Amino acid sequence: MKQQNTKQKILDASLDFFSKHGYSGASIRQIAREVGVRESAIYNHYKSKEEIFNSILDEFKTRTITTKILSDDLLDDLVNPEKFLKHFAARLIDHWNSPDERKFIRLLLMEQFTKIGSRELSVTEHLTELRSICKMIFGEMAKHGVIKEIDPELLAEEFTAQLFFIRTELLSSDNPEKIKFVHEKVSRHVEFFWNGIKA
Amino acid sequence: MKQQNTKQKILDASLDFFSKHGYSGASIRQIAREVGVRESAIYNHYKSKEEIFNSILDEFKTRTITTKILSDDLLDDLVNPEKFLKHFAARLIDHWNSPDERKFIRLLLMEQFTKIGSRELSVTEHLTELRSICKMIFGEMAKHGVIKEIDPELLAEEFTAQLFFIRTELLSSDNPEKIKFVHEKVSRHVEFFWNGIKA
DNA sequence: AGCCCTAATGAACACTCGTTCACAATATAA
DNA sequence: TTATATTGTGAACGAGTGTTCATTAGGGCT
Repeated sequence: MKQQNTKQKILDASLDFFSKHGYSGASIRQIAREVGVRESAIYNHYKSKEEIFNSILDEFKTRTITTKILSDDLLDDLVNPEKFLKHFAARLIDHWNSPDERKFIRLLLMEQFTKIGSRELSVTEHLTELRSICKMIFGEMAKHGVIKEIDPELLAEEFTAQLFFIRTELLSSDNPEKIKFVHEKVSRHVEFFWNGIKA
Repeated sequence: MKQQNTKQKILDASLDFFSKHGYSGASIRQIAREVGVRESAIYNHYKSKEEIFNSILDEFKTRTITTKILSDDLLDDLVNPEKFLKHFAARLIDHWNSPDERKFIRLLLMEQFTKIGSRELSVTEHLTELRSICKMIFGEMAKHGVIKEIDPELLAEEFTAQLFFIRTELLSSDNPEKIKFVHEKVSRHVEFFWNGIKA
């Protein structure tokens, strides 16, 4: 019958159900129904429910945000650091607002403490790349003397924690108005943050 | 046989299992075994699993932090605002580090998006009281001219978001060394925050 | 003493769960 | 076209799920 299609459909449907009901709350039969197949067919592609879960984790672990967030046109804004930070944050929020990212972060928040998730899921680890990007940015800003002399690592943590917190507010509803509200909040955060660190 | 004891034991055991495996991952039989009773006895005290869950929510909803955090001896520190904020934050972290609070916030993070939790569980709502306390504090500080003129509500959000984020790092392990590490992190956060807002 | 009421029991209910298996249908390669 | 490997089906498995119920045990009351 159909081929590679089904395997990806299983992954998509699983991420959807896992993020809605949690790992143990989602069932193979629900997933199979969503894919349009009997539950036994699932096991032609994955040998267990846990393997599906781990495959989702693997997929998101290899994803990178740097190329998506730090495009050339954005780096041009570096001459105006506040404007740069605002664009940077806005782009990050938009990225986090994509359906897959929303589902994954829900899964991350839900399963990070359970037996199945605690081996590989951690918010801190998930933010590692973002933090190192920010650390680099603030390091450069400090080098050019546009901000006060503050440990770039601390700056990165302060900057990203608030963004991540705002992000969780995005997750509660699918209301499209919400994203405007979130962007305004992010904008205020960047302004406050910038006023606290500018030289 | 025994009386009121069992009802509270059910609540305690349920919070423990819910916070470890999630609502759907925890079973009535596990809970009953932990309490030391057969599963059918549970239904003499609660009419369903969902009612146990709601009872837990009710208990934590009526809890108040103001009296625990804002004691008189702490308010004496208000003459030194930075010192006050450090003590305030440290006391908050200690409160959040208590076993019950740790379990509840895990439950909150896990179930906030599921069908069972989405009706009553929200991080934002859970932080409402803390935010209003902070808003009041920063409002007073602004009135006395010890900090810059910034919207107290924004200050409250910026201050608490980082604390809440640090809190989640507390949840991952029961390592008692962790709490020292967290306190150092909180201390640095308060210093950074204070330097950004002081007049 | 007897009575009531709460609480605990153990068996059973009707499901749902993840997973397996023999088998059939299809797509691909020869 | 035939052979083969892949992907699907339907039924079944043992175990676990939340919940109900008739029955029993025990403490507090008159």
